[in-house]
Amino acid sequence: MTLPSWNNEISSRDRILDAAEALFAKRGYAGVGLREVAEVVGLGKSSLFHHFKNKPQLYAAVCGRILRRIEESLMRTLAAGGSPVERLERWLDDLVNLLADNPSYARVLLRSLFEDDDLAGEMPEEMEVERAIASIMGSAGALLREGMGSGAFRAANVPHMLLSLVGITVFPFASGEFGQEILGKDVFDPAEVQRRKHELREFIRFGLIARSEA
Amino acid sequence: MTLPSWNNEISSRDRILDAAEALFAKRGYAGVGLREVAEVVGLGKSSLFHHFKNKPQLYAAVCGRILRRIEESLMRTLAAGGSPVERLERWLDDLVNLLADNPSYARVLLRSLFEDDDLAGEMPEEMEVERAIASIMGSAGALLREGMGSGAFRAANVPHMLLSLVGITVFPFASGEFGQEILGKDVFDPAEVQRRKHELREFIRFGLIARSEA
DNA sequence: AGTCGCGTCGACCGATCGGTCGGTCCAACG
DNA sequence: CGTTGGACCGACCGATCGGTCGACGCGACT
Repeated sequence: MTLPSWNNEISSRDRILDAAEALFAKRGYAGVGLREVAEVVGLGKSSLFHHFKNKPQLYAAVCGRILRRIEESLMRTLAAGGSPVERLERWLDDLVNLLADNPSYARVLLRSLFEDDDLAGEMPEEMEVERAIASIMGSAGALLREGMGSGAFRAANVPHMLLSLVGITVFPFASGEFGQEILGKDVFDPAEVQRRKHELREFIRFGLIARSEA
Repeated sequence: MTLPSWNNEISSRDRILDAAEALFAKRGYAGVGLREVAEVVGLGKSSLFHHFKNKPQLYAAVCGRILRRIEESLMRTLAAGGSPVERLERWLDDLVNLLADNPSYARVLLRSLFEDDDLAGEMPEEMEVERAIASIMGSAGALLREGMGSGAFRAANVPHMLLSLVGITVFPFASGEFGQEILGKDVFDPAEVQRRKHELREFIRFGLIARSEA
């Protein structure tokens, strides 16, 4: 097989995934040509087809890699234990860190949610994507239900709360120039990321409306 | 000019905008060909260029029409007066109604935010889009600041709160099959829309963490 | 030495892309 | 009546799309 583990070089496959991830984030699935991906990587276009059988599978591989990393990170974080509130806040902090450290993630994630119909065929890569999504959302939903059962969380509709949490955490890091114009600073600026984490926690703790001391 | 107001027919221009809006929502800017737009409308592709000089301008017109409608609706809603809390909740209710009644809106809106670089040239249509966005977000920001000043809202970072509100209101209606899978029902199902409005209001009122009676 | 297979490549394919061009039809206007 | 101008069309353009093909360089193994 000749796959020495003491090999510093990054495999062509990973370099293709890196380039495709950045491009898909910037211009979306249909907006990216394989020629451009190959050119960024420094390969001929034909070489891409040696590592991925076609464009949909490359796209699925990009999405799958992101979701797998998020899933792995969240599983590790959740396994650390603690009260539901602690775990939820750690969950969100962890997710924000991941999105902030990898500026492509939020956009690729949201964009992939918008591509309903396409990506036909039950390819293994495609199934992996759906499995990871189900795993992540399942864990989050279970955490919400546990916290509501124990009285730690306000009683709310779990599915709608899940949608709210995804929107509130993922969207800002996908908003690009829009977010930059609103914040006055880059969304990925470390100080702004820190503030985002704080504001997110406060929002979840207190909402927006001031507490009337009744 | 021959533009009789007693004309029932919908102008070709509007029918083109309708078709393009639905297609852009489904497959994004790069994923839609002008041939397909023309075919849906029932015109020859050449005719599209009679109403819009090129593809970017058609896209800008689609986005501009949506933003103008949202802006108009929000202005009307905000002008009705009331306390900051009342105006904010009416603002969000109104926005949800608009997004729920026009399933293309949320997706076109979010997708357009993701297209940073493209759409070059300072065309009038392009400027209209940015003006409407600035107007909407400006009004919302002013409302937040007013409410915080009067103590009706918790003191929070206004720009981050704006991003949170956009994410929490717009994203669910753009989430498509993802949202459907989580909710178990169509996101645009009237009952689900009603529930969304309720959960949104509760989230903003109380956050998620239960109140400890301290 | 031979050869096997992985990774890479350039040339090429049919299809489709956004956009142009010249022309037709027809109602409005003088 | 003739003319004008808006709406529309088919044919066509060069460029690019995703994808295929056959070949070549080159380690690894026998």
